[in-house]
Amino acid sequence: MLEFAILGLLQEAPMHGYELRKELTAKLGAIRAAISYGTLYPTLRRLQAAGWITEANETTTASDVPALTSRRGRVVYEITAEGKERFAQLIAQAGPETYDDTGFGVHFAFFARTDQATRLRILEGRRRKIEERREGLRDVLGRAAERLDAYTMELQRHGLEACEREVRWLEELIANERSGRAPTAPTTGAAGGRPEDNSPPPPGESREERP
Amino acid sequence: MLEFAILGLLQEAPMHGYELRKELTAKLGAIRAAISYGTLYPTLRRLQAAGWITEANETTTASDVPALTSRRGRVVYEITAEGKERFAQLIAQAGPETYDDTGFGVHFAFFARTDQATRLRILEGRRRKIEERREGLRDVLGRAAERLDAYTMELQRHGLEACEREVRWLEELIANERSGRAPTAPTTGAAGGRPEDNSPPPPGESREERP
DNA sequence: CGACGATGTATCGGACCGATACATCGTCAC
DNA sequence: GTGACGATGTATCGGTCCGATACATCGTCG
Repeated sequence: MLEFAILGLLQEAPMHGYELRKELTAKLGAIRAAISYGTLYPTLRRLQAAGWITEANETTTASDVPALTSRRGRVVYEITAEGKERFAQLIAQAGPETYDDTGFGVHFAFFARTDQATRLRILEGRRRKIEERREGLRDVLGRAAERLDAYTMELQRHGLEACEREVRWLEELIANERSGRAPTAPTTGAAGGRPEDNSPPPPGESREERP
Repeated sequence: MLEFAILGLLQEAPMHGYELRKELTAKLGAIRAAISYGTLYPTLRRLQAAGWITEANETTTASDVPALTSRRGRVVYEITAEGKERFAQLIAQAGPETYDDTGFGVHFAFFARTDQATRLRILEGRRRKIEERREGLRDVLGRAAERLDAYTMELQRHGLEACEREVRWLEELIANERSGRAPTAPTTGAAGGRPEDNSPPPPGESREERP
Protein backbone atom coordinates (compact mmCIF):
# COMPACT_ATOMS: atom_id res chain seq x y z
CA MET A 1 0.00 0.00 0.00
CA LEU A 2 2.73 2.42 0.96
CA GLU A 3 4.67 1.37 -2.10
CA PHE A 4 1.71 2.31 -4.25
CA ALA A 5 1.35 5.70 -2.59
CA ILE A 6 5.05 6.55 -2.88
CA LEU A 7 5.14 5.63 -6.54
CA GLY A 8 2.04 7.72 -7.11
CA LEU A 9 3.36 10.77 -5.32
CA LEU A 10 6.78 10.70 -6.92
CA GLN A 11 5.12 10.96 -10.31
CA GLU A 12 4.10 14.47 -9.40
CA ALA A 13 7.55 15.59 -8.30
CA PRO A 14 10.85 14.26 -6.92
CA MET A 15 10.94 14.43 -3.13
CA HIS A 16 12.94 13.47 -0.09
CA GLY A 17 11.58 11.37 2.77
CA TYR A 18 10.36 14.10 5.05
CA GLU A 19 8.56 15.90 2.25
CA LEU A 20 7.08 12.64 1.05
CA ARG A 21 5.63 12.02 4.47
CA LYS A 22 4.06 15.46 4.59
CA GLU A 23 2.48 15.08 1.17
CA LEU A 24 1.31 11.60 2.06
CA THR A 25 -0.29 12.92 5.23
CA ALA A 26 -2.04 15.68 3.31
CA LYS A 27 -3.29 13.35 0.60
CA LEU A 28 -4.33 10.48 2.83
CA GLY A 29 -5.30 12.44 5.93
CA ALA A 30 -8.90 11.32 5.58
CA ILE A 31 -8.17 7.64 5.80
CA ARG A 32 -5.12 7.07 7.96
CA ALA A 33 -2.72 8.70 10.38
CA ALA A 34 0.70 9.92 9.32
CA ILE A 35 2.97 7.25 7.97
CA SER A 36 5.75 6.12 10.29
CA TYR A 37 9.37 6.72 9.36
CA GLY A 38 10.02 3.21 10.54
CA THR A 39 8.06 2.13 7.49
CA LEU A 40 8.89 4.92 5.10
CA TYR A 41 12.66 4.70 5.00
CA PRO A 42 12.93 0.91 4.67
CA THR A 43 10.30 1.06 1.95
CA LEU A 44 12.22 3.73 0.07
CA ARG A 45 15.30 1.54 0.14
CA ARG A 46 13.28 -1.42 -1.04
CA LEU A 47 11.86 0.56 -3.95
CA GLN A 48 15.32 1.79 -4.82
CA ALA A 49 16.73 -1.74 -4.74
CA ALA A 50 13.95 -2.83 -7.07
CA GLY A 51 14.91 -0.05 -9.49
CA TRP A 52 11.59 1.80 -9.28
CA ILE A 53 13.04 4.94 -7.78
CA THR A 54 16.53 6.49 -7.79
CA GLU A 55 18.41 9.12 -5.83
CA ALA A 56 18.55 12.48 -7.56
CA ASN A 57 21.01 15.28 -6.92
CA GLU A 58 19.25 18.49 -6.18
CA THR A 59 21.46 20.42 -8.58
CA THR A 60 21.70 17.51 -11.03
CA THR A 61 25.33 17.97 -12.09
CA ALA A 62 27.36 16.80 -9.14
CA SER A 63 30.46 19.02 -9.49
CA ASP A 64 30.04 22.75 -10.09
CA VAL A 65 29.28 23.93 -6.54
CA PRO A 66 30.26 20.84 -4.60
CA ALA A 67 30.17 21.83 -0.93
CA LEU A 68 29.08 25.43 -0.79
CA THR A 69 26.93 25.21 2.30
CA SER A 70 27.78 21.53 2.74
CA ARG A 71 24.40 20.24 1.78
CA ARG A 72 22.77 18.26 4.56
CA GLY A 73 22.21 14.54 4.09
CA ARG A 74 18.98 15.19 2.27
CA VAL A 75 18.22 12.34 -0.13
CA VAL A 76 15.89 13.25 -2.97
CA TYR A 77 14.18 10.40 -4.78
CA GLU A 78 12.64 10.38 -8.21
CA ILE A 79 10.64 7.75 -10.01
CA THR A 80 12.11 5.73 -12.89
CA ALA A 81 10.47 4.46 -16.05
CA GLU A 82 10.25 1.01 -14.43
CA GLY A 83 8.63 2.67 -11.44
CA LYS A 84 5.91 4.19 -13.58
CA GLU A 85 5.35 0.82 -15.16
CA ARG A 86 5.11 -0.78 -11.75
CA PHE A 87 2.58 1.83 -10.63
CA ALA A 88 0.42 1.17 -13.67
CA GLN A 89 0.61 -2.54 -12.96
CA LEU A 90 -0.41 -2.02 -9.33
CA ILE A 91 -3.41 -0.03 -10.49
CA ALA A 92 -4.48 -2.65 -12.98
CA GLN A 93 -4.46 -5.71 -10.73
CA ALA A 94 -7.00 -5.01 -8.00
CA GLY A 95 -6.77 -7.78 -5.39
CA PRO A 96 -8.98 -8.21 -2.33
CA GLU A 97 -6.77 -5.82 -0.37
CA THR A 98 -7.85 -3.09 -2.77
CA TYR A 99 -11.25 -3.03 -1.11
CA ASP A 100 -10.38 -2.82 2.56
CA ASP A 101 -10.47 0.56 4.28
CA THR A 102 -6.88 1.57 3.76
CA GLY A 103 -6.39 -0.06 0.39
CA PHE A 104 -9.48 1.53 -1.08
CA GLY A 105 -8.60 4.94 0.31
CA VAL A 106 -5.13 4.90 -1.17
CA HIS A 107 -6.38 3.77 -4.55
CA PHE A 108 -9.10 6.39 -4.50
CA ALA A 109 -6.58 9.11 -3.70
CA PHE A 110 -4.89 8.33 -7.01
CA PHE A 111 -8.02 8.02 -9.11
CA ALA A 112 -6.88 10.97 -11.18
CA ARG A 113 -4.16 8.63 -12.52
CA THR A 114 -6.53 5.71 -12.99
CA ASP A 115 -8.56 4.93 -16.07
CA GLN A 116 -12.32 5.05 -15.82
CA ALA A 117 -12.93 1.32 -16.21
CA THR A 118 -10.63 0.55 -13.29
CA ARG A 119 -12.18 3.31 -11.20
CA LEU A 120 -15.58 1.77 -11.76
CA ARG A 121 -14.33 -1.71 -10.92
CA ILE A 122 -12.77 -0.52 -7.67
CA LEU A 123 -15.81 1.48 -6.61
CA GLU A 124 -18.06 -1.50 -7.22
CA GLY A 125 -15.74 -3.88 -5.42
CA ARG A 126 -15.64 -1.56 -2.46
CA ARG A 127 -19.41 -1.25 -2.46
CA ARG A 128 -19.79 -5.01 -2.44
CA LYS A 129 -17.41 -5.30 0.49
CA ILE A 130 -19.19 -2.63 2.51
CA GLU A 131 -22.54 -4.22 1.75
CA GLU A 132 -21.26 -7.49 3.15
CA ARG A 133 -20.05 -5.77 6.29
CA ARG A 134 -23.41 -4.05 6.56
CA GLU A 135 -25.27 -7.36 6.32
CA GLY A 136 -23.03 -8.84 9.01
CA LEU A 137 -23.82 -5.96 11.34
CA ARG A 138 -27.54 -6.24 10.65
CA ASP A 139 -27.38 -9.92 11.50
CA VAL A 140 -25.66 -9.29 14.79
CA LEU A 141 -28.01 -6.47 15.70
CA GLY A 142 -31.02 -8.52 14.75
CA ARG A 143 -30.47 -12.12 15.73
CA ALA A 144 -27.93 -11.84 18.54
CA ALA A 145 -29.24 -8.67 20.12
CA GLU A 146 -30.05 -10.10 23.55
CA ARG A 147 -26.53 -11.44 23.98
CA LEU A 148 -24.94 -8.00 23.66
CA ASP A 149 -24.70 -5.23 26.22
CA ALA A 150 -25.94 -1.74 25.44
CA TYR A 151 -22.49 -0.34 24.59
CA THR A 152 -21.60 -3.09 22.15
CA MET A 153 -24.94 -2.67 20.47
CA GLU A 154 -24.46 1.06 20.21
CA LEU A 155 -21.08 0.49 18.60
CA GLN A 156 -22.60 -1.85 16.03
CA ARG A 157 -25.42 0.57 15.39
CA HIS A 158 -23.00 3.37 14.73
CA GLY A 159 -20.95 1.12 12.48
CA LEU A 160 -24.05 0.09 10.57
CA GLU A 161 -24.96 3.70 10.01
CA ALA A 162 -21.47 4.40 8.69
CA CYS A 163 -21.80 1.45 6.28
CA GLU A 164 -25.12 2.68 4.98
CA ARG A 165 -23.74 6.14 4.47
CA GLU A 166 -20.69 4.85 2.64
CA VAL A 167 -22.81 2.73 0.34
CA ARG A 168 -24.86 5.78 -0.58
CA TRP A 169 -21.66 7.73 -1.20
CA LEU A 170 -20.33 4.98 -3.43
CA GLU A 171 -23.59 4.75 -5.35
CA GLU A 172 -23.32 8.43 -6.10
CA LEU A 173 -19.73 8.13 -7.22
CA ILE A 174 -20.55 5.16 -9.40
CA ALA A 175 -23.43 7.00 -11.01
CA ASN A 176 -21.20 10.00 -11.69
CA GLU A 177 -18.52 7.74 -13.08
CA ARG A 178 -20.93 6.08 -15.47
CA SER A 179 -22.21 9.39 -16.74
CA GLY A 180 -18.68 10.62 -17.29
CA ARG A 181 -18.80 13.40 -14.74
CA ALA A 182 -16.20 14.26 -12.12
CA PRO A 183 -16.90 13.68 -8.43
CA THR A 184 -18.43 16.13 -5.93
CA ALA A 185 -22.01 15.67 -7.02
CA PRO A 186 -24.41 18.46 -6.12
CA THR A 187 -27.13 16.07 -4.94
CA THR A 188 -27.45 14.84 -1.36
CA GLY A 189 -24.82 15.14 1.30
CA ALA A 190 -22.28 17.19 -0.63
CA ALA A 191 -20.72 19.77 1.68
CA GLY A 192 -19.84 22.40 -0.90
CA GLY A 193 -23.45 22.62 -1.89
CA ARG A 194 -23.40 25.98 -3.58
CA PRO A 195 -24.93 25.37 -7.01
CA GLU A 196 -22.28 27.43 -8.80
CA ASP A 197 -18.95 25.86 -9.75
CA ASN A 198 -20.65 22.71 -10.87
CA SER A 199 -19.15 21.56 -14.15
CA PRO A 200 -15.48 20.99 -13.34
CA PRO A 201 -13.13 19.67 -16.00
CA PRO A 202 -13.49 15.95 -16.60
CA PRO A 203 -11.16 14.02 -14.33
CA GLY A 204 -7.58 12.98 -14.73
CA GLU A 205 -5.68 11.15 -17.41
CA SER A 206 -3.93 14.44 -18.00
CA ARG A 207 -0.20 15.13 -18.37
CA GLU A 208 2.73 12.93 -17.50
CA GLU A 209 1.62 9.66 -19.01
CA ARG A 210 4.14 7.10 -20.25
CA PRO A 211 7.01 8.85 -22.04
CA MET B 1 -5.16 -4.44 21.54
CA LEU B 2 -5.85 -8.08 20.83
CA GLU B 3 -4.56 -8.95 24.26
CA PHE B 4 -7.12 -6.60 25.77
CA ALA B 5 -9.96 -8.07 23.73
CA ILE B 6 -9.05 -11.67 24.56
CA LEU B 7 -8.84 -10.94 28.26
CA GLY B 8 -12.17 -9.17 28.11
CA LEU B 9 -13.93 -11.97 26.24
CA LEU B 10 -12.56 -14.75 28.40
CA GLN B 11 -14.14 -13.07 31.41
CA GLU B 12 -17.51 -13.97 30.00
CA ALA B 13 -16.74 -17.65 29.41
CA PRO B 14 -13.81 -20.02 28.75
CA MET B 15 -13.29 -20.57 25.04
CA HIS B 16 -11.00 -22.17 22.49
CA GLY B 17 -9.32 -20.30 19.68
CA TYR B 18 -11.86 -20.76 16.95
CA GLU B 19 -14.73 -19.76 19.21
CA LEU B 20 -12.77 -16.77 20.45
CA ARG B 21 -12.30 -15.58 16.91
CA LYS B 22 -16.00 -15.86 16.18
CA GLU B 23 -16.98 -13.94 19.29
CA LEU B 24 -14.32 -11.36 18.56
CA THR B 25 -15.68 -10.92 15.06
CA ALA B 26 -19.21 -10.50 16.36
CA LYS B 27 -18.21 -8.03 19.04
CA LEU B 28 -15.81 -5.96 16.95
CA GLY B 29 -17.44 -6.38 13.55
CA ALA B 30 -18.17 -2.68 13.40
CA ILE B 31 -14.59 -1.57 13.69
CA ARG B 32 -12.33 -4.19 12.14
CA ALA B 33 -12.22 -7.31 10.03
CA ALA B 34 -11.91 -10.77 11.52
CA ILE B 35 -8.75 -11.32 13.49
CA SER B 36 -6.11 -13.47 11.82
CA TYR B 37 -5.15 -16.84 13.29
CA GLY B 38 -1.60 -15.84 12.60
CA THR B 39 -2.05 -13.28 15.34
CA LEU B 40 -4.51 -15.08 17.56
CA TYR B 41 -2.60 -18.27 18.33
CA PRO B 42 0.77 -16.66 19.09
CA THR B 43 -1.03 -14.14 21.30
CA LEU B 44 -2.80 -16.91 23.19
CA ARG B 45 0.53 -18.55 23.88
CA ARG B 46 2.00 -15.25 24.98
CA LEU B 47 -0.88 -14.65 27.39
CA GLN B 48 -0.53 -18.17 28.72
CA ALA B 49 3.22 -17.72 29.23
CA ALA B 50 2.49 -14.53 31.16
CA GLY B 51 0.10 -16.43 33.40
CA TRP B 52 -2.98 -14.45 32.45
CA ILE B 53 -4.83 -17.39 30.91
CA THR B 54 -4.59 -21.17 31.37
CA GLU B 55 -5.69 -24.25 29.50
CA ALA B 56 -8.84 -25.82 30.87
CA ASN B 57 -9.99 -29.40 30.34
CA GLU B 58 -13.49 -29.50 29.00
CA THR B 59 -14.54 -32.23 31.44
CA THR B 60 -12.25 -30.93 34.22
CA THR B 61 -11.20 -34.31 35.67
CA ALA B 62 -8.88 -35.76 33.09
CA SER B 63 -9.46 -39.51 33.63
CA ASP B 64 -13.07 -40.82 33.84
CA VAL B 65 -13.88 -41.05 30.12
CA PRO B 66 -10.39 -40.70 28.69
CA ALA B 67 -10.75 -41.36 24.97
CA LEU B 68 -14.37 -42.10 24.29
CA THR B 69 -14.62 -40.27 21.02
CA SER B 70 -10.93 -39.32 21.19
CA ARG B 71 -11.49 -35.65 21.74
CA ARG B 72 -9.91 -33.53 19.07
CA GLY B 73 -7.03 -31.24 19.91
CA ARG B 74 -9.34 -28.51 21.05
CA VAL B 75 -7.61 -26.25 23.55
CA VAL B 76 -9.97 -24.34 25.85
CA TYR B 77 -8.56 -21.29 27.61
CA GLU B 78 -9.83 -19.59 30.74
CA ILE B 79 -8.75 -16.39 32.40
CA THR B 80 -6.81 -16.41 35.67
CA ALA B 81 -6.99 -14.03 38.62
CA GLU B 82 -3.80 -12.37 37.34
CA GLY B 83 -5.48 -12.06 33.97
CA LYS B 84 -8.43 -10.19 35.44
CA GLU B 85 -6.02 -7.92 37.25
CA ARG B 86 -4.16 -7.31 34.01
CA PHE B 87 -7.39 -6.47 32.23
CA ALA B 88 -8.33 -3.95 34.91
CA GLN B 89 -4.89 -2.41 34.61
CA LEU B 90 -5.18 -2.15 30.82
CA ILE B 91 -8.49 -0.37 31.25
CA ALA B 92 -7.14 2.08 33.79
CA GLN B 93 -4.08 3.29 31.87
CA ALA B 94 -5.38 4.88 28.69
CA GLY B 95 -2.42 5.74 26.47
CA PRO B 96 -2.52 7.54 23.11
CA GLU B 97 -3.26 4.26 21.33
CA THR B 98 -6.54 4.16 23.23
CA TYR B 99 -7.87 6.93 21.01
CA ASP B 100 -7.02 5.69 17.54
CA ASP B 101 -9.72 3.98 15.50
CA THR B 102 -9.04 0.41 16.52
CA GLY B 103 -7.99 1.11 20.08
CA PHE B 104 -11.03 3.19 20.82
CA GLY B 105 -13.37 0.66 19.27
CA VAL B 106 -11.99 -2.19 21.31
CA HIS B 107 -12.15 -0.21 24.52
CA PHE B 108 -15.68 0.90 23.74
CA ALA B 109 -16.76 -2.67 23.13
CA PHE B 110 -15.88 -3.44 26.73
CA PHE B 111 -17.39 -0.33 28.28
CA ALA B 112 -19.80 -2.54 30.22
CA ARG B 113 -16.75 -3.65 32.22
CA THR B 114 -15.37 -0.14 32.57
CA ASP B 115 -16.17 2.34 35.33
CA GLN B 116 -17.93 5.53 34.40
CA ALA B 117 -15.02 7.89 35.08
CA THR B 118 -12.80 5.94 32.69
CA ARG B 119 -15.57 5.76 30.10
CA LEU B 120 -15.87 9.52 30.21
CA ARG B 121 -12.13 10.01 29.96
CA ILE B 122 -11.89 7.74 26.94
CA LEU B 123 -14.84 9.33 25.16
CA GLU B 124 -13.38 12.78 25.67
CA GLY B 125 -9.92 11.71 24.57
CA ARG B 126 -11.41 10.22 21.43
CA ARG B 127 -13.40 13.34 20.76
CA ARG B 128 -10.30 15.47 21.05
CA LYS B 129 -8.45 13.24 18.62
CA ILE B 130 -11.26 13.31 16.07
CA GLU B 131 -11.53 17.07 16.40
CA GLU B 132 -7.87 17.35 15.58
CA ARG B 133 -8.27 15.17 12.53
CA ARG B 134 -11.26 17.25 11.51
CA GLU B 135 -9.28 20.47 11.76
CA GLY B 136 -6.50 18.95 9.68
CA LEU B 137 -8.97 18.04 6.97
CA ARG B 138 -10.55 21.48 7.03
CA ASP B 139 -7.12 23.02 6.61
CA VAL B 140 -6.32 20.87 3.60
CA LEU B 141 -9.71 21.50 2.02
CA GLY B 142 -9.44 25.18 2.68
CA ARG B 143 -5.88 26.34 2.18
CA ALA B 144 -4.50 23.70 -0.18
CA ALA B 145 -7.60 23.16 -2.27
CA GLU B 146 -6.15 24.21 -5.62
CA ARG B 147 -3.26 21.74 -5.30
CA LEU B 148 -5.58 18.73 -5.09
CA ASP B 149 -7.46 16.93 -7.83
CA ALA B 150 -11.22 16.43 -7.64
CA TYR B 151 -10.98 12.84 -6.38
CA THR B 152 -8.59 13.62 -3.55
CA MET B 153 -10.80 16.50 -2.51
CA GLU B 154 -13.87 14.33 -2.57
CA LEU B 155 -12.09 11.82 -0.34
CA GLN B 156 -11.20 14.51 2.15
CA ARG B 157 -14.71 15.89 2.05
CA HIS B 158 -16.16 12.50 2.82
CA GLY B 159 -13.63 12.02 5.62
CA LEU B 160 -14.47 15.41 7.06
CA GLU B 161 -18.14 14.53 7.08
CA ALA B 162 -17.38 11.29 8.91
CA CYS B 163 -15.37 13.23 11.50
CA GLU B 164 -18.18 15.69 12.08
CA ARG B 165 -20.65 12.87 12.48
CA GLU B 166 -18.44 11.01 14.92
CA VAL B 167 -17.95 14.11 17.03
CA ARG B 168 -21.72 14.53 17.27
CA TRP B 169 -22.05 10.86 18.20
CA LEU B 170 -19.42 11.25 20.90
CA GLU B 171 -21.05 14.41 22.25
CA GLU B 172 -24.26 12.49 22.65
CA LEU B 173 -22.55 9.60 24.41
CA ILE B 174 -20.70 11.97 26.71
CA ALA B 175 -23.89 13.78 27.61
CA ASN B 176 -25.60 10.47 28.34
CA GLU B 177 -22.64 9.36 30.39
CA ARG B 178 -22.70 12.49 32.48
CA SER B 179 -26.40 12.17 33.17
CA GLY B 180 -25.92 8.54 34.18
CA ARG B 181 -28.00 7.05 31.40
CA ALA B 182 -27.12 4.11 29.18
CA PRO B 183 -26.29 4.64 25.50
CA THR B 184 -28.71 4.56 22.55
CA ALA B 185 -30.09 8.01 23.10
CA PRO B 186 -33.49 8.77 21.54
CA THR B 187 -32.40 12.17 20.18
CA THR B 188 -30.87 12.69 16.73
CA GLY B 189 -29.47 9.95 14.58
CA ALA B 190 -30.51 6.98 16.69
CA ALA B 191 -31.80 4.20 14.48
CA GLY B 192 -34.28 2.65 16.90
CA GLY B 193 -36.09 5.94 17.14
CA ARG B 194 -39.37 4.68 18.49
CA PRO B 195 -40.09 6.74 21.61
CA GLU B 196 -41.09 3.72 23.65
CA ASP B 197 -38.48 1.54 25.34
CA ASN B 198 -36.60 4.57 26.53
CA SER B 199 -35.42 4.08 30.09
CA PRO B 200 -33.15 1.03 29.96
CA PRO B 201 -31.36 -0.23 33.08
CA PRO B 202 -28.24 1.79 33.96
CA PRO B 203 -25.17 0.34 32.30
CA GLY B 204 -22.74 -2.33 33.30
CA GLU B 205 -20.68 -2.91 36.38
CA SER B 206 -22.90 -5.92 36.95
CA ARG B 207 -21.89 -9.48 37.88
CA GLU B 208 -18.47 -11.11 37.74
CA GLU B 209 -16.33 -8.50 39.46
CA ARG B 210 -13.22 -9.48 41.37
CA PRO B 211 -13.87 -12.69 43.36
C1' DC C 1 24.34 32.86 22.74
C1' DG C 2 21.45 29.48 24.09
C1' DA C 3 16.92 27.35 24.06
C1' DC C 4 13.52 25.68 21.10
C1' DG C 5 10.91 23.97 17.28
C1' DA C 6 10.98 22.57 12.49
C1' DT C 7 13.55 19.83 9.35
C1' DG C 8 15.81 15.65 8.25
C1' DT C 9 17.61 10.52 8.22
C1' DA C 10 17.80 6.20 10.44
C1' DT C 11 17.09 1.66 13.38
C1' DC C 12 14.77 -1.78 16.35
C1' DG C 13 11.34 -4.63 18.59
C1' DG C 14 6.88 -5.90 18.30
C1' DA C 15 1.90 -6.24 16.54
C1' DC C 16 -0.74 -7.86 13.05
C1' DC C 17 -2.03 -9.86 8.44
C1' DG C 18 -2.59 -13.21 4.55
C1' DA C 19 -1.41 -17.44 2.72
C1' DT C 20 -0.80 -21.95 3.67
C1' DA C 21 -0.92 -26.53 5.69
C1' DC C 22 -3.16 -30.16 7.87
C1' DA C 23 -6.67 -32.98 10.48
C1' DT C 24 -11.52 -34.10 12.02
C1' DC C 25 -16.51 -34.01 11.77
C1' DG C 26 -21.26 -34.15 9.85
C1' DT C 27 -24.13 -34.28 5.86
C1' DC C 28 -25.90 -34.86 1.50
C1' DA C 29 -25.69 -36.65 -3.24
C1' DC C 30 -24.77 -40.45 -6.10
C1' DG D 1 -21.52 -47.04 1.40
C1' DT D 2 -18.66 -43.77 -0.05
C1' DG D 3 -16.82 -39.82 -1.39
C1' DA D 4 -17.09 -34.84 -1.99
C1' DC D 5 -17.73 -30.74 0.54
C1' DG D 6 -18.12 -27.25 4.04
C1' DA D 7 -17.65 -26.19 8.91
C1' DT D 8 -14.65 -26.78 12.74
C1' DG D 9 -10.14 -26.63 14.64
C1' DT D 10 -4.87 -25.71 15.47
C1' DA D 11 -0.66 -24.02 13.76
C1' DT D 12 3.47 -21.57 11.16
C1' DC D 13 5.85 -18.25 8.09
C1' DG D 14 7.10 -14.16 5.57
C1' DG D 15 6.11 -9.62 5.21
C1' DT D 16 4.02 -4.90 6.29
C1' DC D 17 3.63 -1.40 9.32
C1' DC D 18 3.87 1.10 13.82
C1' DG D 19 5.87 3.52 17.91
C1' DA D 20 9.78 4.70 20.41
C1' DT D 21 14.15 6.27 20.08
C1' DA D 22 18.42 8.44 18.60
C1' DC D 23 20.91 11.94 16.47
C1' DA D 24 22.21 16.10 13.63
C1' DT D 25 21.19 20.69 11.36
C1' DC D 26 18.79 24.99 10.66
C1' DG D 27 16.39 29.42 11.70
C1' DT D 28 14.50 32.38 15.08
C1' DC D 29 13.53 34.74 19.10
C1' DG D 30 14.33 36.12 23.85
